[in-house]
Amino acid sequence: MSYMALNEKLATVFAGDLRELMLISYIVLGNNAVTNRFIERGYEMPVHAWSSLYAIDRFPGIRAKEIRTIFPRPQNTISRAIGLLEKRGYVRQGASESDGREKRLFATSEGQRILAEMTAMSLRRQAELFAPLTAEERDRFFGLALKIAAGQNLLHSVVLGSDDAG
Amino acid sequence: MSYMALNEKLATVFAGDLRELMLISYIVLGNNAVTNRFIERGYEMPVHAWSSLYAIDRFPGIRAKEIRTIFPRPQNTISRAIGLLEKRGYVRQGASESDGREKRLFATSEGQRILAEMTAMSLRRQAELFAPLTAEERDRFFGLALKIAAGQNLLHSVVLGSDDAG
DNA sequence: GTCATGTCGATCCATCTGGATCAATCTTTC
DNA sequence: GAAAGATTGATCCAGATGGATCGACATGAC
Repeated sequence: MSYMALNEKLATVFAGDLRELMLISYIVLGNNAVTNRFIERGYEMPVHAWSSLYAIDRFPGIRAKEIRTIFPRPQNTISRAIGLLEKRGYVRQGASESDGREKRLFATSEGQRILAEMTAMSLRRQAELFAPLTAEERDRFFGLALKIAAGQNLLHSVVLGSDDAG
Repeated sequence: MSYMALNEKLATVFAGDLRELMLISYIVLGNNAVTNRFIERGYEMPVHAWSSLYAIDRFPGIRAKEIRTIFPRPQNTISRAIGLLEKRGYVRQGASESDGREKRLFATSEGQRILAEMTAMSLRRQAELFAPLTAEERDRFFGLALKIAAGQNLLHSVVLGSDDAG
């Protein structure tokens, strides 16, 4: 095993009962600390603003509530992110024809430009993060993670008694 | 592939260039939303307080700064979490004999009691989260994730130009 | 049409977060 | 032992977060 690159206490935690939760938390907390700082400093926006821009660019005309199905964040977080993107001129909204409550969202060309920059950087970060794995291992890891994501209890725990908010 | 349980937009994102980053973000954001709400509501403490308690119980006499190597969070976050745990009587500190600046931390019996409760719940949550995988797949997933965690660039990105803060 | 109920997205507010700074302590150098 | 520099952990403060609420609009029952 590749414990040697990790410090002693960390290796102990990753050998305990909660090793899986601890390990994925470690990876994501560590990665977020690095990535969020980069985005917040370089682009002066919260990470969720860039996530929302990504979704809007990828799915032109997407509604705010649909973004939540891609990035499981509270409703007000998405609302504020969109407000910021509009204020900066990265996103414009067209009113929905069928429902006056909905906002249909589109990236502006400036929004697309800045998103392309950030996406390019994210790709390099992704490559860096997964560099310890071979291409085959990456595929395998992705497939297994996909199974977890597709599980019914990721967003709605039975054992923790969660019900949806927002 | 098990895309069918995911909605159409999500499946599209998980087929794009940034699929790996998007997928692990999705899993962890989704899981955190559920778990954090449970801990914050049930125990009225931020998640990092329970993480710190876990570390202190597991490594009696640990110093505050060492907790950061297990849970990669900013220094002040850990400091506040420990303050809360002390105020609640879950943790006591003995002064270090060798260095007057250090706090050596120990869980009280009440701290151990409440931690045992939370750990039991976390174990059930872990089982729920990984239920879509077979035992063998879980092991394989864990091994691959461990390789990622042991990579040199998880906490210190070259491409994002990160340097350590805190 | 009216009223009750449901949904979409904005806003309020208490709390959390993290970068920066601070005081206290330790180490090194002379 | 005095001064400079490093390290530990607490605190400050501006900004982010998320649960709750609100207003606007939509739907359904009568």
